[in-house]
Amino acid sequence: MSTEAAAETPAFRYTAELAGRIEKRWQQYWEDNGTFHAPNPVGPLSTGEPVPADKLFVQDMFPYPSGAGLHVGHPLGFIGTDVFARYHRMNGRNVLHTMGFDAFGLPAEQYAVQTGQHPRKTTEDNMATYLRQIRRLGLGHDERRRISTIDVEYYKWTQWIFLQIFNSWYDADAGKARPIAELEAQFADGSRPTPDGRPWAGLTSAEQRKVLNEYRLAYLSEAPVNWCPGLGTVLANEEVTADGRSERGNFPVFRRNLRQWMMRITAYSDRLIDDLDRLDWPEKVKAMQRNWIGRSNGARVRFPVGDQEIEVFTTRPDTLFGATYVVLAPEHALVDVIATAEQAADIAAYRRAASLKSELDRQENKEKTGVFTGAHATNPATGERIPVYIADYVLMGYGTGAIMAVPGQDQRDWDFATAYDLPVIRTVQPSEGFDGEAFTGDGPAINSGFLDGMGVTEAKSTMIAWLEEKGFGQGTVQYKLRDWLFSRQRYWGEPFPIVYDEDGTPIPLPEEMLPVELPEVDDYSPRTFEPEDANSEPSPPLSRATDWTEVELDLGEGRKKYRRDFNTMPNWAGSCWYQLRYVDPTESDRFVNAENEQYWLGPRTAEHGAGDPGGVDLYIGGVEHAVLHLLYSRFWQKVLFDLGQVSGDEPYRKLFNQGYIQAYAFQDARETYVPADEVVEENGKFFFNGEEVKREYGKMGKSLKNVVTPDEMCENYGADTFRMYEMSMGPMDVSRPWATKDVVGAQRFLQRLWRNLVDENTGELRVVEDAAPEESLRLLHKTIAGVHDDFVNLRYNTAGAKLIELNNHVTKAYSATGTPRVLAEAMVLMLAPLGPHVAEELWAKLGHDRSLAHGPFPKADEKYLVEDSVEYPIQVNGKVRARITVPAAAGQDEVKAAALAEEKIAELVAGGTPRKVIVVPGRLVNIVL
RNA sequence: GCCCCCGUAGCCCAACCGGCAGAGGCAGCGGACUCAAAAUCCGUCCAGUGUCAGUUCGACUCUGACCGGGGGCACCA
Repeated sequence: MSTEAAAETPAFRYTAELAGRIEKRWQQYWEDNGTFHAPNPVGPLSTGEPVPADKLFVQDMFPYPSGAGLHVGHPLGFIGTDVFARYHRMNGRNVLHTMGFDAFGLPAEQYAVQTGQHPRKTTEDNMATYLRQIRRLGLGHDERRRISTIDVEYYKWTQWIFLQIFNSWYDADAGKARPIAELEAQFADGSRPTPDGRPWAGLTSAEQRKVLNEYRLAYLSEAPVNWCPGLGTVLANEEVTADGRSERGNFPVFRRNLRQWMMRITAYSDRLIDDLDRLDWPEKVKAMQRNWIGRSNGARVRFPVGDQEIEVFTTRPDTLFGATYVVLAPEHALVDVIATAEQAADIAAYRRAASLKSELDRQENKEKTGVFTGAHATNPATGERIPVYIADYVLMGYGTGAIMAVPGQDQRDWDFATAYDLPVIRTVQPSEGFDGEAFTGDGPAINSGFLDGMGVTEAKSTMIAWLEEKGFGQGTVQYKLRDWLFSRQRYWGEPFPIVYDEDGTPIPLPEEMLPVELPEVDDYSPRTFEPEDANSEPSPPLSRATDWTEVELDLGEGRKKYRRDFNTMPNWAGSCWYQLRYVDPTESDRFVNAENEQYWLGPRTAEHGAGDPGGVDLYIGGVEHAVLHLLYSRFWQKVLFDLGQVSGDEPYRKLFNQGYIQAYAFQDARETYVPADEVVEENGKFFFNGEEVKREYGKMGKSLKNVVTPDEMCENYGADTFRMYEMSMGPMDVSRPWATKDVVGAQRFLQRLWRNLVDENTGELRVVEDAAPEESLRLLHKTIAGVHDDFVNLRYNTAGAKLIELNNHVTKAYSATGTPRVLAEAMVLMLAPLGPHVAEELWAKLGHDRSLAHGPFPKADEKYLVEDSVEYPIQVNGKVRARITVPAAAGQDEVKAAALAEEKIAELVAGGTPRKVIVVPGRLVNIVL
């Protein structure tokens, strides 16, 4: 661009450069005036004045401040929440919207390992970059409420919540968590017997501790865990992929017995499932949680084996008469007890082979294998002796680790029975023409004694009643959900507020000893191993900080030596409760002040109905957290609720999953990615430097050479244009491809709107005080009504389209004369949630000396929404043949008469009588001949 | 293999409870301005809704089957 050409651009045209100046100025104004400060009812963030009853808490999923910075996909949700927040703020609600950082985590630690730079330094640098980038977008955050999980003041309370959980047990009778002291009281007064029957007072304090530890919601377990040598840490089930690898880094994961912290999330299985019904969440996410918790109803049945018993779990107790053998998981404890000597060698070999198989092998190879134990069990229904096998298609970790095999009704059992030549007895009559193997459908029971003729449902309940009466078993509910593995062998996480005495008994630190700060160390890395080295032992970095791990404390027994916990909490801990801290980030006596918590997060039955669980009013984020974060967070909230610490039992009332912005990437002949912005399209083919390249569609990423950053968009178009474009690409929940060339459409719109209000050459206002004609007012009020509806329902794309439509009308009607003020002001206000900076600028130019952030927002006037006449299309046999205009007040008969009187229609009907005439009021007329 | 979501113009997307397929944007085309080009402005072309059936006076919308794309689960008894 030559300097001459630049000089021709009118001085007051809304260019990227002018937009940039306006944006910086308003960002400064908002900051200086605390425009987005949301007052709390009480405490340091209250103004002393009463707060409006009408509040709104909008939250984005906690970002992790990665070193790569943002690409244009990241802010989609952030802008979405901002538009929503701004719209509601303008409509008079007290809106809490802020953003902090989920700042503990692996990348900073890995970077620290490579460079020796402290993870805190890396993380803080990244946060600074991140804040600069989001500030440039004009997000209306209450900056006083920014928090970061690595702040000592924050993780002090994360540790405090851990102690709350540790100091609780789940009272199944009451259906809720209670303080462990209440359990201790029950033991002490004898209302609950101790495990071995001795009086409580007769136990040593170490023994008492051991007993209580069995009940705690946070407990140490020696159970098999997911050990990932490649990462040097253990992982939660949720962090392991279906093919037995780590979600992060894709390393193999092995089952190992290790002493680790667990959270008793399984105690909440039913509530976590049932309360989903009270949440305004996408069905998809609810389904994923239900599936993950995996509740199934069935029965436990005991099969006698000599003087022993094998207990199995089945969802099909109705098929008991068809159980022709029993299978134990290879690891099952009874195997050694019941197996005969002759089989011992085969069993040992099979078990060895099974233990060497990775999860992946087990899944890939679905051929059924197993070994006979030599033992026989008795089928309690038939009294028959049936063989007992071990086989690795039965998993130790689910149910009782043992099954009754009913090959007639279960395909897996059928496969095994076929391979080992075991008998098959059908107990459900297959449907007519069934030619499959196992029949899993419904049908009348056969070969089943007293069940014969019953359908599956009736047979199930009848069998359960019979089992319970005879003492062979009982109905039960089984879950897939397991307890949450809660420790990691990492440096960059929250230390546990726990020390161990000389016996290795965990002892909680008292509240006044919090926070337990992370020590400085020389080496941030856990020892990692060959990814395949299943026998390696975790060696956390904190174990080497000996002057920290070994402490002398007075915990009520005088000064004694204790050892700290070497582990840190998983990344999820900090994000389990951050909505509570956003509410009261500066409260120092409590994790959140109760009154503030109730105001922002408490249930509001008047507004949301009787079952309202409370929680954040709108929570936006990606669907990738459907099971991990969202399940953990709900669990913590419920524990805190049970303990009376918070007023609502769900953290997020309404959840919305935004779609992803995706992008095209291009590979040349050597499958190397080439810079996407230098690829040109010709006749549907793509070329880079004249060479044809292959196009693929997917993520945006550095290695794919297709990253577009919000910074360059703001630089080239301005933040308002960028926001406008992102919001108009489609509905919030749909993924779509990024197209930089389309951004100019949003820019043109803002430019036109600006030009309708401001003289591009002089900068003077081009607004007239004349009244607007009725036609314009009708369109205006229709737009206002539509835009309200769109903003409330997160349909920003259609809200934007309506504003463009109105602006196009204004351009056409008033570009010669100047825009009537009533139109100009309404347009600016309606634009404000989407393009806040330019709207503020225009609002000020229109003579207002206060920011429009708190309104007003235009209200639609009903009288312009009702039309006095309506145009009806007239269909004949479903095809539009003519149009008539009738008064809006016309009744159906009048419309019908007018339609039949219409010239073309009269011709088509031609004297005959229509079979039927359908008049849809306000819509159309259809004449059926 | 099972479950869920989505297929509308060259592209991104509208169409509310079954009622005129098009609101908006990009690209294209024509024009205005310009010595010319860019920018800007004005105008305009373009699909019958993935396919096949069904229900209906009427289907993008409801039902069934199939095709294509995306996601979740996957030896959970």
